[in-house]
Amino acid sequence: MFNKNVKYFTTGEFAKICKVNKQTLIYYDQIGLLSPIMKDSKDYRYYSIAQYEFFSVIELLKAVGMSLKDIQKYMAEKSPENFLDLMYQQKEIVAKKRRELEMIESIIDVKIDLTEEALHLDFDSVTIEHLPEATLYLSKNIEDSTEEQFTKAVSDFIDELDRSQLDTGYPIGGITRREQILAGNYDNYSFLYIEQPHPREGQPYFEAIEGDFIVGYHIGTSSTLGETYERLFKVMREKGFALGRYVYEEYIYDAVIKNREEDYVTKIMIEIEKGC
Amino acid sequence: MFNKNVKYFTTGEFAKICKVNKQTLIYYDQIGLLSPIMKDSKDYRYYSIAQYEFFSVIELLKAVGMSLKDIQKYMAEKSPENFLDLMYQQKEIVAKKRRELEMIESIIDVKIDLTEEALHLDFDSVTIEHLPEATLYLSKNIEDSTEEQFTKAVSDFIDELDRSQLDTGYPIGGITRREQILAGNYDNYSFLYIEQPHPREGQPYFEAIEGDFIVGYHIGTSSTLGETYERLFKVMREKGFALGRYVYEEYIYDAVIKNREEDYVTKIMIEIEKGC
DNA sequence: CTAATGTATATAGTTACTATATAGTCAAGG
DNA sequence: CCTTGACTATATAGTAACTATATACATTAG
Repeated sequence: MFNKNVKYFTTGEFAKICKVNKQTLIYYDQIGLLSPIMKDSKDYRYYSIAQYEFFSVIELLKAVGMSLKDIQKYMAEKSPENFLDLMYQQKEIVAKKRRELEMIESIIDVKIDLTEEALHLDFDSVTIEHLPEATLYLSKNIEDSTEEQFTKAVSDFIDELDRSQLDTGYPIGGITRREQILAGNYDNYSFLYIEQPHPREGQPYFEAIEGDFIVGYHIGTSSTLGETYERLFKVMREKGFALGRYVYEEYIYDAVIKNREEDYVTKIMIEIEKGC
Repeated sequence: MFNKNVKYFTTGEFAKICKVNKQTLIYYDQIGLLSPIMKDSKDYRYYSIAQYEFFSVIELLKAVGMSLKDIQKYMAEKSPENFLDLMYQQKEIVAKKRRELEMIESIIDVKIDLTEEALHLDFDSVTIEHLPEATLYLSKNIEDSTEEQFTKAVSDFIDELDRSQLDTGYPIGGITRREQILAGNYDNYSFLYIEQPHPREGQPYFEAIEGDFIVGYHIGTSSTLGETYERLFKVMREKGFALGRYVYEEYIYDAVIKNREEDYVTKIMIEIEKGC
């Protein structure tokens, strides 16, 4: 609708309309992506307002992540059919990106909730809590695995979280079986887990937990984990509870939030059997 | 939960877990963003599985658009409070990006619809159509404006579309008043417009149109626009219709889809008054 | 024991700008 | 007419975040 194509814009004026750096237009001219409609004897560039539409499509395609080269390639063989193809392709790509951002948004929300909660925690406290039903995604069984096997299992688990979009922002935790705990083996996990607040149908390896727990916190590296367990067991015995089937461990503060390993905080949830 | 921190990964192994190029890890080491937990006498790098958590937060922050420098700055002064602040900031940024992508998605949908429609059009046809109510966002009045003023108005209009997120993907059209058309001035627009399929409350300059139109198409530059108008007027007279208040023009194919100006297609909608 | 594969460093290339240095151009005021 | 300030141009270098390549040394599998 720009028949009044008479007035030309200098590079600076056109840059202002397009809201980009003047150098960017010169660069686009150099690579042949968008050249001014006219150059005068002094090599001054002159753009027409009609070229703005062209520019704004470049911006659109850039915004969906196309490289200038690919944009240029399309521009070289323009046709309604090619444009339509391009738009259908980009529609999918943009939808995928949007879904990724939505996932990131929910991960951020989880991180905020967890950190807010952590800030109000008393890490010296030992409490008895009834934990509501929660769905966990479990790794395969890793009890008594060699370092090699453990490492492999962890990296497989991480791969699976990636592949199946199961990274919810919750920390990765470890589940230890009652028998290992009784034997004093606090680092012989049976499973790794990650909480799934919105579990999806058809996924295997999900398990719903619910029950009574002694909840306490361990500050520092795993070398002193035994002392913390002793502290928790003492409370358990005092209250007359027996050790349940599993113990759950997860980081509250880790390398992401604390610089020194001695400041890491681990949450320990010991399943208990009341009054028996 | 990675107490079994015994097995170390070489750069290549760790790169596979992180799903990045080995060189990227070397680069992160060089800039001090993520250095291996250990280097041996041969300067071989060794990473622990615990460093993956660190890496994955870097990935998250990168995904929301943070620069490595800013990530590094945060990592230098880690604390629960700083982490929380960061997450709150990023939450907003990500939400904004998501909304931008949603806008792009709807623009792409509009472009697809318009192009699909255009592919099935017969540009030689002249039809009489009742156009349903549609909301248009109008520029300020630009009738009888100088080139200078016209240019300014166009760039103001574009600015406003940007600022108020009114770019719906529909083409920018021009509205010409009946009197100008009768005088043979086909390029003296009174307003520019852009269709708003989902108009928002509280925006000024919106106008709902609805009525009977003669719809035809002009192929080529504006220099031959007169001939096309004559063709349309002939049909109008034959059918015994009178020229209504306004004529609407918009591009069907422009520089975005066609290379040569002679292939551009303009849709012309002439408002008519039936049987009077 | 060799070949293949792995590691390291150093350096150059990539994309899409962005900044800077130098020189020429233009319009307004004195 | 001249100067001043704001513009234009080109050429070159810098930037971020990798990525690729060349060269040399190390490890491992057959």
